[in-house]
Amino acid sequence: MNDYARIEKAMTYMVANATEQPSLETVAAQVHLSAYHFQRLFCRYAGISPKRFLQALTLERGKQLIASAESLTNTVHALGLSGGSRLYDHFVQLEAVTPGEYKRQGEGVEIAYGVHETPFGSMFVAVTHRGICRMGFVDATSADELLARLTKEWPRSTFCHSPDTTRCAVERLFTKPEGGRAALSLHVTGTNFQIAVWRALLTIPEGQFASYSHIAQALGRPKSSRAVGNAVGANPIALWIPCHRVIQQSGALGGYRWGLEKKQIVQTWEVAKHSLLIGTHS
DNA sequence: GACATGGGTAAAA
DNA sequence: TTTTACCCATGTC
Repeated sequence: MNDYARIEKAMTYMVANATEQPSLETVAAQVHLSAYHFQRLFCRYAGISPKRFLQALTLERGKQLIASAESLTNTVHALGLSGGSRLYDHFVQLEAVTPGEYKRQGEGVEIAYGVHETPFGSMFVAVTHRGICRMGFVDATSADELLARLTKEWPRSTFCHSPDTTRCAVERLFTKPEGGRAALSLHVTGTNFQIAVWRALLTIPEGQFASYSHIAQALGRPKSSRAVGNAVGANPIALWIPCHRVIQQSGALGGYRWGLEKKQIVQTWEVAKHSLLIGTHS
């Protein structure tokens, strides 16, 4: 078992057993490490301590329900400003593929791809000269299959396996944003509606949640929550477009392409990171 | 557990 | 090219 696999397994275990609040030793034993070594390893890879992760998990349980009331109204307020608001989008720009590019089926576009390990599982990444164009977990569908789908979408593009090019798209998720860093751009194709939804997702602050219907309202189509669900589900760029921050109005988790367990892990990780700043307790 | 609902998609007309 | 039928990561009664 490599280190990334250990982290992922540990996170999964903690999510599954959150109610028992397993001790550090117990979790460490799951991945066959000493408590001491595991603690250090986890911090290094996840950027937070195992304890904080576990705390966020319980905190989040109660909080998700509260989220539907208070936090969500904040969020919808932020979304309401989304016309020009760049308040929360963390220097991430979303660029739509131009009609010309689309018509040429990506002719002349070079796409670099690679697979990288993350604490949440391995990730397939593809980038063009204009930005990240695809990012998705490798799970039941293999990396080869993911690549095959991409090439089918852009039959005229040239593809090259180049992990060195794609690596930073993943690394930047897990390193602190240092001042003066260039904006990150995402280069995607989608219908107008989908692009609008994805842009709205970028305005949800890290560690907070929005519901499908709040997004719909923010778009000025209060009755389109279900359509929003579809668009969210079509998100081509996992994590950077934070589709994992959308939950049902009831507080239930909603769905996730790569499994609800993964959605919860990512949410917990973000909440845990975020609570570094607020330092709340319940 | 039904049903209104709006957007995407593929297949038919 | 337009229509239609079917699928849904929702929300509400």
